[in-house]
Amino acid sequence: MAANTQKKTRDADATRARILAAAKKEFAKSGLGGARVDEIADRAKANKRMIYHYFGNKEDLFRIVLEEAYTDIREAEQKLELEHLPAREALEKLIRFTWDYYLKNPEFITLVNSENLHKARHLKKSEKIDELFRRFVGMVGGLLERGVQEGVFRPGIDPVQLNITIAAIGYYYLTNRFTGSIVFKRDLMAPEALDERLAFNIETIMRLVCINP
Amino acid sequence: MAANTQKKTRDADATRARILAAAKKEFAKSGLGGARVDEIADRAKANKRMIYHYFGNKEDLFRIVLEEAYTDIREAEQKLELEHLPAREALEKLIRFTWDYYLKNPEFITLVNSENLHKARHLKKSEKIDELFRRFVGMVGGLLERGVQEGVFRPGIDPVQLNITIAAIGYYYLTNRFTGSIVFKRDLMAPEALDERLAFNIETIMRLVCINP
DNA sequence: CAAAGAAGTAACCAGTTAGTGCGTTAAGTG
DNA sequence: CACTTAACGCACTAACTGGTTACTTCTTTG
Repeated sequence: MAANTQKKTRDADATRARILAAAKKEFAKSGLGGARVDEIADRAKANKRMIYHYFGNKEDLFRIVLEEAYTDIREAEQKLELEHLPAREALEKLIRFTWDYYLKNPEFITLVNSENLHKARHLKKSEKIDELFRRFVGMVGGLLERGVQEGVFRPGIDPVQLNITIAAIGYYYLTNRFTGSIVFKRDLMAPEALDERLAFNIETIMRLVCINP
Repeated sequence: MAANTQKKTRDADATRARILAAAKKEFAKSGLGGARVDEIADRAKANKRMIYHYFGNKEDLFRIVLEEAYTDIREAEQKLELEHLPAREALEKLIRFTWDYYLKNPEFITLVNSENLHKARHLKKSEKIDELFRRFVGMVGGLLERGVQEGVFRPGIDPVQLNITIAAIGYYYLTNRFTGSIVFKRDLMAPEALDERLAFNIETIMRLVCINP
């Protein structure tokens, strides 16, 4: 039997994976400082000792969770294959993707927030991240150039600024949805509200980038 | 003597104020969960008992710090007196103000992030907030209407969406400056980078709102 | 000036938390 | 089957943390 599919009483990989999933939830819910190692162990139905066995300590566990989160979103982005679409459509697809991803993976936002509260000290130690983002920035840069050649995008737009802006208008809305709903006396998470926001975001970026928006 | 200005060995108001200032710093630095009451007491050069005497408990202290932070930014906004400017200039002034305020008061962003991590449960209990924001949303709504009448703004823009977007493009850049600087291999906090970002933000909003951007 | 009340302090407590020492049990291997 | 290796679990601890008790000192006021 090449791959063992039957449930084993002992399975290092499965335990490791359960711990990682539990850690992601707990860190996302409470932040690095607020997360409890015992809680992670309980959620993972693993013994706390195993966490230290596989991951060393709480901080290293957090770093690995974070690396995985970044890897996941970039992998999903790769699958969009924006190169095969006209620039304008590709840009809109990227905006929609970013929004949908944040919406379906709320832990991502909370993890990044937590990492920034700690001045990115875990990401600094990471070696996997560099490579990951080189490709990403390159992709958006290429998209912008292609749009200019097609005669639909304005020239001279900085891909980094555009990237940040596309992320910002979705990220901020979602990360601040709780205070926002109180402050603006509106349920920002109602389905219509979400649709409305996505439409507004597409309009914002299209007007910024396109010659004829 | 009506107002006592000389330094007293005992001064309830001064101690209260020192505790609040220290709490704001500590909460901003470490979040609600990571903040330490002992650390707040040390920073404030007050005895820990005083914190409980004046503020009840850690959560209430956080709520009051948060209320104060919101009050401060709204008060600063009021002083802009945007009503006395042409709509277009008023809008640009609002964008600049928002950016500058976040830049000069980084605790504000961190406090709001922390509150959202806790699903805004402190803000929900607050009674002072409602009034504060009614006026603010009204102001931006009025600005938009005025711009339409002046023939410079597009009609039909939702003031809440615009508000959120103006905040988002500054807030996201600054709150994620640590991971951003690594990911984009650029010092996002260099003076030129900050100027560049502000200019980009103004362009983004002007293209979104104005008829002739 | 004496009494009362408020400001301020030190020491402490009970519960919690990240991290470990050490023994047990299952899975692979010859 | 015996033996080694690695997964797993219990029970512990040293340090920490929010909150409190019991007390002292200063300021105000009748």
